Amino acid sequence: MTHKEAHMPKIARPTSVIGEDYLTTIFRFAEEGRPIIAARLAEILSVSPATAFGMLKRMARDKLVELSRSKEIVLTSKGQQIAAGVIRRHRLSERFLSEILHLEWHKIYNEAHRFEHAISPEVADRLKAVLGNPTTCPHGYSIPYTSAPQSDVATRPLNQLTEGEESIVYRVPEDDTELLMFLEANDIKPGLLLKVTEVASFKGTITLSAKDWEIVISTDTAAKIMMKA
Amino acid sequence: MTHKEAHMPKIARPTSVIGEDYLTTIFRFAEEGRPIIAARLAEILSVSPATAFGMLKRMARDKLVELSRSKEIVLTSKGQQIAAGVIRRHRLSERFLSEILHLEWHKIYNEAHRFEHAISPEVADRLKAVLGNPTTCPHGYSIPYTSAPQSDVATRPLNQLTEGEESIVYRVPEDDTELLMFLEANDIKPGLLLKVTEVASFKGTITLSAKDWEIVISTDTAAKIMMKA
DNA sequence: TCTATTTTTTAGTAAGGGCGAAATTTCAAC
DNA sequence: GTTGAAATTTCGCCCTTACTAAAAAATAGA
Repeated sequence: MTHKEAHMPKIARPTSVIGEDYLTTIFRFAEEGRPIIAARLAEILSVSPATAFGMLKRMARDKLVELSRSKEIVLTSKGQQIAAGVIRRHRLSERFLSEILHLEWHKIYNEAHRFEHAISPEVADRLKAVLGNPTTCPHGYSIPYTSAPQSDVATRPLNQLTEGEESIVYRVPEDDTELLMFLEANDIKPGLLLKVTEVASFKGTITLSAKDWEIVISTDTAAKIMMKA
Repeated sequence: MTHKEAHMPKIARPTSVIGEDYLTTIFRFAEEGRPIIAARLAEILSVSPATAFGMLKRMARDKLVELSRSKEIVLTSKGQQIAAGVIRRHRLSERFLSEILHLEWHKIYNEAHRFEHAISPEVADRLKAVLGNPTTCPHGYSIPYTSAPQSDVATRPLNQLTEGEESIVYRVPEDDTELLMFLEANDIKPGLLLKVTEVASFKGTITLSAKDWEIVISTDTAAKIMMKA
C-alpha cells in the first residue's frame, strides 16, 4: 500500500491542542507579569472550574506547570519552552495572515489561533525568513524566539499620558475584536505617533490627534493601548 | 475580562480532525474510482479495525458515509461536501508551501495535512487569490472548488507508453516521500515532456529522456506516474 | 471575628477515539 | 462444497476532555 507507510508522522509535540491552549493562556499572563489562577483560566477558556482543575492536574503530572500553594499557576521550564514555541508560531502566523494574505486586522487573531497548532518548526522558520525576521506581531507583541521571557521595552498605557504629550503606539490588545475594528478604521497601529490634545477626566475621555484627524476615546479604552514610555 | 468573550469561536465544522482524515481518505479513493473498505481504511490510518469500525459507525450515524451491504464505503453528499472542502484546503496549502515558502516538494504533503484542518474558508479564499486560482496541487491533483467529483482529464500510467512515445507528465503520487525525493532531484514534475527511449520488459525497466538527461526506472515505479493520454 | 463569596477540590457521568480478543460473515481457491 | 484466509462486527476496557453538583478551603468585607 502506497498510502500505508506514507501516513504522516504526527508532529512531535507532547501536548494536545487543548493543552497548548492552556499553556499559551498562562504564557500570555506571565508575559505581562499578571498572576493567573485556575478560576480565571476556566473563564477564559470557557470551561467549568472542575474541567480546568482536572486539566491542570494532568499538566502538573506531566511537569508542564506547577501549582504552588499560593494558587498561582506557573510554567515549568518545559512548559515555558512549549508555550513559547506555540506563541512564536501564532505571532508569525499573524504576520503572514496580515502581510501576505492581507486579512483584516481584527480577524487574524482567531485565524492564527488555529494555525499555531498546525505549523511545524521547519515551516515556522521558513515563514520567519519570508517575512523578514519580524520581531513583533502586527499588534505589537514580541515574537519569542527563545523560551526566555522577553525583557519588555518600557511602556505605559495611553490613559497615563498628560495633556499635550506625544508618544508612539507600542502595542494594542490582540484579541479585542471590537476595539481592533475601531483602531483599524482609524489606522491606529503600532508605530503611529499620537498626541493627547485633551484629557477630560471629569467625563472620562481623552482626545487624540494624529496626522489629519482627531478622535475621542474613553480612558478605559485608552488604558488598553500601550505607548512607548 | 477582555479575554473572556474574545475566546475564539471554534471553526464551524461539524467534524473532528480525525473524522476529516477519514473523509479525505475515502474521498481520495473515490476520486480515482477505487473502492475502499473498512479494513483498508484502518491500515491507511494506522488504527485497529475495531477503531475504524467504531468511527465509521459514528460517521454513518452522522450521515457522512453509507455502509452498504456490499461493504464498500461511500460518502453521502454531506460527506462529499465536507471532504471536498478539506481536500481543497489541503491542495491550496501545498501550493502555498511550495510556491511561497519554497518548502521542498517531498515535505509539503505532510505539512499540508495539518494545515488542511486549520484553515477557514475565508483564508482558503485568500490563499486561492494570492496563488492565482490554481487548478491543481503541485503533484497534479485537481483542487476541488465544487464538491462534485472532477471529471478527470484522460490519462494513462507511464508504464503503458510504448517505446519512442512522448508525453507530458500529468500527475505524480502526492504522498510517496521517497519517490518524490527522486523525482524532485531529477526535476520531474507535472508539465514536463518525457520521451520513452526504451522499454525493457524482460528486466522490468523503462528508460526515459528529457532535455539533457536520461534515466532508468522500474515499470512498477512508472505505473505510479500518470501521463497525459 | 464572623459571615459571604470566591476558589479549589472531589465525585460521578458522558462522548470521542483508541486498544486487543474473539465471534461471525464473506469470499476465493481447491 | 468445503475449507482457510480475510473482513466484519461485537465486547470489554482505557484515557482524555468535557460536564454538573456539591463539599471543603481560602479570602474578603463589614
